[in-house]
Amino acid sequence: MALEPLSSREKILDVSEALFARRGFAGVGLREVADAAGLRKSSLFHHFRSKTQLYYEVLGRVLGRIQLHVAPVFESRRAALQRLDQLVDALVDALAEDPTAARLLLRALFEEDRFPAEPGAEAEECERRLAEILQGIRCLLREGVEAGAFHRVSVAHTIQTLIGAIVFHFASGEFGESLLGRPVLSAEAVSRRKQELKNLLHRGIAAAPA
Amino acid sequence: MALEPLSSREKILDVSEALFARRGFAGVGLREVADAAGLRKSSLFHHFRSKTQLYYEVLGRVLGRIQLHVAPVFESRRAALQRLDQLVDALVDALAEDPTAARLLLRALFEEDRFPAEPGAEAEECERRLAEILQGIRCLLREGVEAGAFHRVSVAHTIQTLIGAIVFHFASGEFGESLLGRPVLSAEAVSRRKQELKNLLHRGIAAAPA
DNA sequence: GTCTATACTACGATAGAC
DNA sequence: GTCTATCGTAGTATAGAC
Repeated sequence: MALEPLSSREKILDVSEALFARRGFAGVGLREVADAAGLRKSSLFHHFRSKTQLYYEVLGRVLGRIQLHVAPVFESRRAALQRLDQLVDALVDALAEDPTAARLLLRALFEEDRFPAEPGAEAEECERRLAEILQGIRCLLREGVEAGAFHRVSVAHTIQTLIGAIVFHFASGEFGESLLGRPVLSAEAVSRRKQELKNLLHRGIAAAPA
Repeated sequence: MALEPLSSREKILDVSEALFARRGFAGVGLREVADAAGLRKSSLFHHFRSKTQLYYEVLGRVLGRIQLHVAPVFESRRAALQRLDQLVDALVDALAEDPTAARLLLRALFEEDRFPAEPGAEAEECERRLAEILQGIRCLLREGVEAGAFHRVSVAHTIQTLIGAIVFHFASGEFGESLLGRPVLSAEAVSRRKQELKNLLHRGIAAAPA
């Protein structure tokens, strides 16, 4: 699939995603986006109302891909600890498959009053997708705690720890690479990350040793 | 101390720190810095060569404060697990005392090819300070593993997890607040964070229960 | 040490030809 | 759907009066 040439719209989204991930909303100029997409600046406005709308479409696309990965976990009927393992695998896979996703997501989670608030449907869509993902994680953890499968951890703090440990790691680029001695997105580093996280969680939050 | 009015230089550093933390390097204009400092734009250049140098001086100051907090931990002769607790307390205290530190630090850790590379002594000073902090953490973890006090975790991955779990949490602002139901920098949230982290680490990486 | 004034570039966005 | 041309603003940085 996708052998046919990309539409301009898709091309713009692709190059914007890479640029926004690297430099953030304010750090990217539409001139740069246009150059990378092989268009003129003004042509961008035929496809997107504004830079802000472009940003939210990019972010929404990334969140949608992450949803695709985690949705099966939230529908799973297995035991809490196994679902937590599935969640780690799904999140890591989602971020490892798309090199820009982690950075974009990290920015979305900790940056605020980002830019001229232009409400729009795209921003709300992002909020909705993010809220759905969080709600799934929250339920999973709460059920584990209430079933006695997990220690009585704070669900909110555990979510923060998971996000920090997963999203930051894969967003850390050169820094992470210099720590690990290999690119964070290399196959060995990705599978090692999963294992380290699952080990930590099994010992750290599972009430009974797995 | 510090009852006398701030020098212009200090005032600029203070307001820049707040602005860079919130919006990042590219998101802040010198006009905004000047207004907040009560000066004209061009006066900033009397104190700092360039925007880039200003940024690195701000970052260096933040890293220096963090070093002050963690230095005693690295000199401590106590057992590895106790030193890990000390480290968590020190990092959390450092980030909780300065509301802008976590965001500035998180940006420094995951953003790259930030802006026109202007080497300068200030950027090197930042690199040096960061490397010293990391080296201290690395030694602490390695000693714990080698002494058998910790499980055989990957030191590099554990550092990533610690950074993610601590720095991201305190950088998460409104997002974290909406999860926790209270500001991440509120006294209860800060002490709860320490406790949750130490619980996780005691169960998750300490080889023998404390 | 702060100011006014200015140079030059880039920004996001629009109008209208093709 | 892409282009050229342009608008108005703001960006970093410098020169030189006070």
